[in-house]
Amino acid sequence: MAEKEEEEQQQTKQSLTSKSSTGGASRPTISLPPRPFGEMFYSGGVGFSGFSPGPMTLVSNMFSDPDEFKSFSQLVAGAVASPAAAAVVASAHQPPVSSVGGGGDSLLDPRIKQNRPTGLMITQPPGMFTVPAGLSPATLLDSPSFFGLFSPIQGSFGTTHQQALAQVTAQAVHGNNVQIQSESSTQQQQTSLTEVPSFSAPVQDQRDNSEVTVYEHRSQPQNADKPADDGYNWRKYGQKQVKGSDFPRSYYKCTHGACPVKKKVERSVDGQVTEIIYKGQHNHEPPQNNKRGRDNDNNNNNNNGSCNSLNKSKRDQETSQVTTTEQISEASDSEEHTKMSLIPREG
DNA sequence: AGCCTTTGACCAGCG
DNA sequence: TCGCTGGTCAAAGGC
Repeated sequence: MAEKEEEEQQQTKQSLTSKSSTGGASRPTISLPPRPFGEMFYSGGVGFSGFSPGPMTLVSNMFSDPDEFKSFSQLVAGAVASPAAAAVVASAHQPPVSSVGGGGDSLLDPRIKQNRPTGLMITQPPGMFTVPAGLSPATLLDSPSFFGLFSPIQGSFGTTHQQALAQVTAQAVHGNNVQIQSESSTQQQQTSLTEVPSFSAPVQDQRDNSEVTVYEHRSQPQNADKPADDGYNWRKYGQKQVKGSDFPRSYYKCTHGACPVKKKVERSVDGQVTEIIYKGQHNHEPPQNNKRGRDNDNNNNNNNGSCNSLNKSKRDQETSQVTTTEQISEASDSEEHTKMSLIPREG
């Protein structure tokens, strides 16, 4: 049994994430979200309300060669089969994720774990769509369709976000996988995702009520203690070794007064952030400046952060990895978790 | 001095 | 009802 576990662990490590090991061979079932995931994700429909084409259409648009993959399943399979394939996965349906109590097991889709394609990956089990090989993240990000998906963001961040995405993309191309996953607990709708690398400005405007889970994967052991900068200050209040994961999970709370937001961060032995899950919505604006010198400095473990766009961007560049989180608050009354992960490509 | 991290223990939910 | 697991608490120590 020990041996087996070791093997599993190794596999897990290689895939960077290990949550559930089910359905390794089964083909993913694609269920499209009732709404464009972008819209769901950035609720408020800020820019998405005008988004008419369905997810499939979007996907279709993304793939110049539809013949290669005729269905989502095939798309997934294709992406999976091709190590070099970049995959963007978005799930439309997902089991409710209990905010804090145990929903973490299914955060990552086993498919992703097993295959770790080397590209941009956005996941949302169980449904998902992928960008097959041949389509680089850069292409994807560059694609009007892609931005169309996330137009809300663009609307808010404009080129800044685009640039950020480009940056992430570039990084992804260099050897990192970007995986984004979102999940919603109360509403069964799945929000989808976008990787939002370094935001110059927190995207919290219209999304204040959703729970967000952000996944992060870094290929470099940068600040092991600093999971990500999302513009808020966090205080670690616990750490645990969760079952099914080789990595310890840290629990953070937003240090802002009555802010109920919490986040869970999983890190690999290398100190790489493998997963960041946000829960709750900030009821305050992100601190513009770090009030704590420490934060800037070494940062303590939290992302206390300086969400200063400049600082952040700079730091991202310096660290060579990106990631950030963002607050998504849309579906207001519903608890929504969104996870975003940047999975480094094994090198 | 204040805040944060660490870490073991406790509690609650679930099968 | 019991055991397991995840989440939270709280004391101690550090920066």
